[in-house]
Amino acid sequence: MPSAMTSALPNIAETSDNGAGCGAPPEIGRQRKRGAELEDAIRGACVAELAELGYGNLTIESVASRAQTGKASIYRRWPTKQQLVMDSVGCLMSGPLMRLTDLEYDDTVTTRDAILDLMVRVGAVMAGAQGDAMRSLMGESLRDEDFSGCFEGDFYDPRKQSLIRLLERGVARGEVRPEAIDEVVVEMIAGAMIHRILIRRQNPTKRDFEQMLDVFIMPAIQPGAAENAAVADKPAVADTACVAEKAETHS
Amino acid sequence: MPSAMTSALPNIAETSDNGAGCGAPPEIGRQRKRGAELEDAIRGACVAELAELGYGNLTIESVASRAQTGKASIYRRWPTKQQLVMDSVGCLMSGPLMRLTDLEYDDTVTTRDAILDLMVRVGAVMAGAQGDAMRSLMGESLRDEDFSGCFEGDFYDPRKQSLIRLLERGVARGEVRPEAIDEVVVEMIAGAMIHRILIRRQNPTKRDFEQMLDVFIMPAIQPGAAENAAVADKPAVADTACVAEKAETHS
DNA sequence: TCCATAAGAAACGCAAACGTCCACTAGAGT
DNA sequence: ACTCTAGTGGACGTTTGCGTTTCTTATGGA
Repeated sequence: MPSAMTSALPNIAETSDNGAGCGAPPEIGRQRKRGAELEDAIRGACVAELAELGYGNLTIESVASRAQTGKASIYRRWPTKQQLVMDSVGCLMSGPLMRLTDLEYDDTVTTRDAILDLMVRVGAVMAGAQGDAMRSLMGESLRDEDFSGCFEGDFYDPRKQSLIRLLERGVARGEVRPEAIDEVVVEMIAGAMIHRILIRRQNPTKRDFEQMLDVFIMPAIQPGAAENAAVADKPAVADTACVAEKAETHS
Repeated sequence: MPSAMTSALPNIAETSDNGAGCGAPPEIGRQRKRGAELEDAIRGACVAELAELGYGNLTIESVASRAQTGKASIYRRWPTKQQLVMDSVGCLMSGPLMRLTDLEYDDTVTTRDAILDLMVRVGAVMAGAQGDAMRSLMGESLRDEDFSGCFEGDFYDPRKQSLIRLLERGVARGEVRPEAIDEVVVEMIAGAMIHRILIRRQNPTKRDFEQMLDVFIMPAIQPGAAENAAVADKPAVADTACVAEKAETHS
């Protein structure tokens, strides 16, 4: 399990984890779940309720009902709704999404194809109920430090590191210019995906990812793009004050 | 007011509307607001509560208290919380954000600078409390058709049209290749902004916008980018099925 | 088989918010 | 000044969900 996955481009179905919980399916023949099995069921129910109802409409009662358990069993383990939700979503991030940080590719795979593969895999996870659950927390994460820490530290940063690693690999292979090891590359890639999902409410196809990558990203990061390199040396315009600061000055 | 604003690059402070409501400030010396003045105060309070508390925690009582009015006055005009919120946010979109669709630039302004100006202006609005209010509806809009219609039709589409117009202008000036009149350009630009604000919880600076534009966007859309043009002709790979469909097949 | 305890169902008291109603008053118009 | 009515503050009955408690029972381990 901790061994890295080395591959050309593996069949994408292998990495699509369908269980909402973190563990085994329920035992057959028993009326009650206990211990870890119950916790898994509760977390799975929580994620499902999040996906369907959003954070604001999720209640401990609805989670308990869905998990076919009592509220007291939930309160015995998680003192607040927020902690239940954070733990449940944390299992997502340490489960199906975390596996996507372990991908490695053999020498036959170009950097472009490796980045594309990662995009497609992350997109597949985000397209499902698990992605719905995470999206439902987006508003909360803007107002609550615990949630926002979860989003940035547990979700964004590992994905960022994966992509940075691919860029570094690309530099070593001569496919990426060294200055392209920059967070803004990650943001351009992730941003378009997020935008498609959140604002357009569509799931990007692989063809979409290819277009984004081949039209905008690869030309910008590949070696020898003379115009691009010159851009980094552009002198700062005098009017470079932070826009938000200006807007708030006038509030 | 309906006249288009023709400008070089006007002072950005002019387009920063600080009032959360849609009309005049409250009259001095009166104990009670009536009519349109009261409605403006209610809408402003609603937007402020949205920004601070989010949709889920917003109550009619809290809006009434903040607007210094009674619940009955709110219910006389808006039958549900959702309708109050949609109306209040709708005033945002027909106010400060809608003005950003009317910008025109004289011949001295390059397409790059016009796009940059638009990005900076939209970014300034999104950086404030009004942006907070809209962001708080993001989760709801994924689950509710009325909200999502609001987001896409009233927020996204006008912004898209503005950018498409700038691209068309660029084509006429020979600064943009004709195939770049494509929604994905809008998505790349808007996506990076959204990502910075939502996931990173930072407000993009003008310098950020310049980098996104000059490193990724302009090189991809300007004429004569031979690699870029060739990309559009890339044959579809056999494995082009929609990723989300595959993921759900395995659910 | 026995025992300890976690789990489930139901009930409970409480708080908050909803949506409505009522009596009084401020404000606009004549 | 008078009249009409929109607006305000408070009260009201209801609903919902929270967090807790209690009693019974299923389950795992010895």
